[in-house]
Amino acid sequence: MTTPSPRRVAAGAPAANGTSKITRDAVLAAALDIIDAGGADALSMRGLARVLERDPMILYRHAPNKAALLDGVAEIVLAQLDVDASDPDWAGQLRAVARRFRVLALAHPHVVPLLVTRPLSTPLGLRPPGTLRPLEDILALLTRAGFSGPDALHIYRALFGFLHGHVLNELQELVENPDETDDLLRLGLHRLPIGEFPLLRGLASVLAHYDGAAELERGLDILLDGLTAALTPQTAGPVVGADLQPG
Amino acid sequence: MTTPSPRRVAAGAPAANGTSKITRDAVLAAALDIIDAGGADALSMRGLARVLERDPMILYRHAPNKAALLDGVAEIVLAQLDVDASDPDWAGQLRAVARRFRVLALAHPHVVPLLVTRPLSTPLGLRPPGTLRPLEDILALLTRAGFSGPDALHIYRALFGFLHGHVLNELQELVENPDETDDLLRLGLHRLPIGEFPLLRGLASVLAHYDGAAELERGLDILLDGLTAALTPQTAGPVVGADLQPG
DNA sequence: GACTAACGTCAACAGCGTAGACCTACGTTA
DNA sequence: TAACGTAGGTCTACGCTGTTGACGTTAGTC
Repeated sequence: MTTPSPRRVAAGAPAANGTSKITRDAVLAAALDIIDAGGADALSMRGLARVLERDPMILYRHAPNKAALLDGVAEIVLAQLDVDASDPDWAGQLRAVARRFRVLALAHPHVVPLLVTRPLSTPLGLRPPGTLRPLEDILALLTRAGFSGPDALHIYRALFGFLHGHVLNELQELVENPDETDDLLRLGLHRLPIGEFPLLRGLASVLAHYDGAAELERGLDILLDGLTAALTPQTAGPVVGADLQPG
Repeated sequence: MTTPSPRRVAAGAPAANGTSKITRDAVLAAALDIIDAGGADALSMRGLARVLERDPMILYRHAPNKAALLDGVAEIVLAQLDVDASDPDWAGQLRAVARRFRVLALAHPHVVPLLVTRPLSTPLGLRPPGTLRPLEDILALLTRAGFSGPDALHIYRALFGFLHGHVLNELQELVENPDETDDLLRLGLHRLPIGEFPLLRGLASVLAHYDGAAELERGLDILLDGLTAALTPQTAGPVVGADLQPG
């Protein structure tokens, strides 16, 4: 079919490729764009290469396979989550982190499935370091605040478990037909068997007016109150050890 | 599997297919087996057909496409989650539902990504009804307990947000090398840059001994306490109002 | 007997991830 | 200067994927 083009590619002519070298970051950034636009399913190695104007196989110089590339996309997004480990108000800082996480998730909704799902396939130590950075930083924040290692870990887990759950909730609120004014129709709820889901149908308007930010704050109130009630920092001086005394 | 009605296969040779008709449930059950064994990536239409000993194209008589099939798998798993809407102790029932959900998730870990992720692609009204059953039932439970519709919805969201987050947390606890006795090595944590993740490395043994059931209970304590403190049912005797006759 | 609807089959298409071989350019060392 | 190792880039090819559309077969209803 396609005649094999002569392989001369003279001196300066960049052939099919656009310019010069390409970095891992450039690859991941392009991959992120594709996923932002069309979801993870829309990402193919060949399509990505097309965007980069490169041969598909260069990608394998920057990632061992497609899965690693997806991990990388999750990494560069999560790496944008800043944690101020030196904040003396640990609860306030966690709240701030939570808000930032939500904003990040809303900015990249199609990445959220990767964020919550990729870690299931990879043991902790093999994850991209960028993914672990927030964890380490939050452990630092909490141990500085006087919590023991295990308690700090518990708090981290509680927070991110809640955060993942919340963000998944919030992103579910999609609308079938945004132009429709009637809430029942907007959500497609009219398709449900009428007799079987009376309560759900009755809540159409409530479902249609979900306030994610408020919901997040309410959840954080409960969570942080509950955590402070259950666990108290040792309130000793600045804890440096990081050694764990499981007790 | 046993098919009750003989369905007259006689005369013509059954060609490549094994026996007689095939049902949507059989298709989904086989798909679930494949996913349980190898994750969602292991499911291909052709592979599924091979297991069923049928032509790949029959699958399209039972589902419009592969995505719908994945939705169906999520549905048959979630449909196993029973909710007793008539339980007078709403908090106790929610706790029981939470425990059952956890057990279900641990029984089908590879389905969890589908459970938390598929709804992001589908507006409420278009989801398989089996997926919405627990929601409707919990709304029934809570309105019977005296909560308003919006409050009931809020509680449902808080519970399932927490549940999804918890289960994702728990399933992350995988181990790189199960035979290794040293916790650091088991989790692959030794690969982390030594200077950058001191706290995380120090918590290796705590990470290696995660007790999911206990963690769930602790979270439920906080959540249910917080919810009861923030919201109170109208306490107007046994509430019947929200019964199955909507106007 | 005619018609309809569902069920089953087949071949084909366009696209996929990636192994393997190869070529080129460059920094280092002999 | 020559030789070499290495990284980047390119090309081909393999086996697989989801899905279309056309075609045949069967069962049930008028």
